[in-house]
Amino acid sequence: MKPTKIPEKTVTRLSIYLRCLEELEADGVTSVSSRQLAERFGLNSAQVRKDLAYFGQFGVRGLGYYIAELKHNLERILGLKQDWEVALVGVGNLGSALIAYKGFQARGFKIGLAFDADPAKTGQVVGDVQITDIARLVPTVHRKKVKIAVLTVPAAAAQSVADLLVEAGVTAILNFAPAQLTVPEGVKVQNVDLSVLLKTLSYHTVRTARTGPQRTDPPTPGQS
Amino acid sequence: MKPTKIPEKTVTRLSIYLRCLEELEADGVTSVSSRQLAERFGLNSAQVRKDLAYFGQFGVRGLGYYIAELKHNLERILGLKQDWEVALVGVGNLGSALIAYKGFQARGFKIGLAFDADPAKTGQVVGDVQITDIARLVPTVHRKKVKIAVLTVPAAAAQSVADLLVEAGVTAILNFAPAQLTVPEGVKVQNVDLSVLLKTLSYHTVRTARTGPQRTDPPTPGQS
DNA sequence: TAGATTGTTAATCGATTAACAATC
DNA sequence: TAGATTGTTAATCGATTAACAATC
Repeated sequence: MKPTKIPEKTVTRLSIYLRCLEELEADGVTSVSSRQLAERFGLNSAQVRKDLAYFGQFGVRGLGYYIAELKHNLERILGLKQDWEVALVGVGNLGSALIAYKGFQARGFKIGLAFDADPAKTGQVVGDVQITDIARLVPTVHRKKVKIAVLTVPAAAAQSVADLLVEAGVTAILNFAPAQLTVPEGVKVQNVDLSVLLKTLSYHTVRTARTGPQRTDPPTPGQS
Repeated sequence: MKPTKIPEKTVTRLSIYLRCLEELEADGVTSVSSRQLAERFGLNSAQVRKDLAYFGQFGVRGLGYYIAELKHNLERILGLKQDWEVALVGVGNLGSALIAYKGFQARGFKIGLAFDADPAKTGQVVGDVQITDIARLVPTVHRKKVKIAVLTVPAAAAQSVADLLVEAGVTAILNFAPAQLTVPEGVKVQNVDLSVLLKTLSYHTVRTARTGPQRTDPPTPGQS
């Protein structure tokens, strides 16, 4: 009876709370209050409680949240109780690095399929994954029932590859190509445009340079 | 007389408008309306106009925006009229890939410095950048007046490296480490936590699997 | 001039925060 | 019980969208 629309940002924060819980658990702590949790990232404690309350009552009044229990629940909510096989398309610099990237495997995501359009690459092994020709994408992804894909192809190819992925049954795409993908309803695209992120930083840098830089640390650093 | 607080999201969209303008210009188009621009990403045309109006009056009533002119202005606003030298710290899989990544150089960002704590790596050349020992970070970054850094170190090292970068005068950090960085006011951190992004997708996937998948494309795909 | 589209103000929507009764 | 902290409602804030006079 609680199918309220859950904000995207809430889901993102859930992952961050989870990371925090893992750290606390490693420190041997067993419970934590919304206030403690919030302080870790400069958030508001009401927001933490509200985010969690979307999904159930996980806390104990007067005490806070039991870490092991909340961690379990967040993992359940985020779908991390299972391992996910992920397909990656576009084995260039970035694609290869992501295949090898530890940050993924550790968290239950395994890049088990890799595709590329370059015939020179197909058959090669990167990490422990063999590169398959993109012509085989639809049947292969479909057969393995892969639902999550990482897209690291050039912008010009992104839409057509996305179409293939959707056709193959993929419902979630992590898109590194600087392109606006059009996908059917029900398919979720997360864009990670590194160039856009850098431009935001460049904006900030010219802005602060103009406004005057921060005056927060000691007069002069290093040698010079 | 317009120092209204500009939303973060507006700045991000500016980059996206710019990308769109580049595409349109390549197609030989010379002007575009806010409505056309908005339709490209499913945005509202009022939002496009408002985003642009934060920075000046770039449009022509009854006509729209001249592409060359708007492009010029967006580049100016985003600080893209200059080249940026970027320092990267942590030359692992991801770091190496980013050094080689074409998406950066193309847009006026050049990773000109790379640092790593592993003595076995220092001196090695990746792409066309020589890896420097992290012990030399502060004087080197300071001397070269580098303002933007990419952080691809393990989470455990992220905060201490961020401190070094700030000490060296960096004002903007693109952070790939799954860690919440504390930096002085005036320093901008953009977090790109790939694991968090995947978890969001995993959430979406279990959710849609439960609710029932989309019914948007033809009954059965591929061969199977 | 008539048609189109901007720049901007006002209305709406959604997300964050404050406040507090419920309760461990 | 007294103290603390949740879950939740109401108030605030900010961002998106609608509407329209200005004007090319």
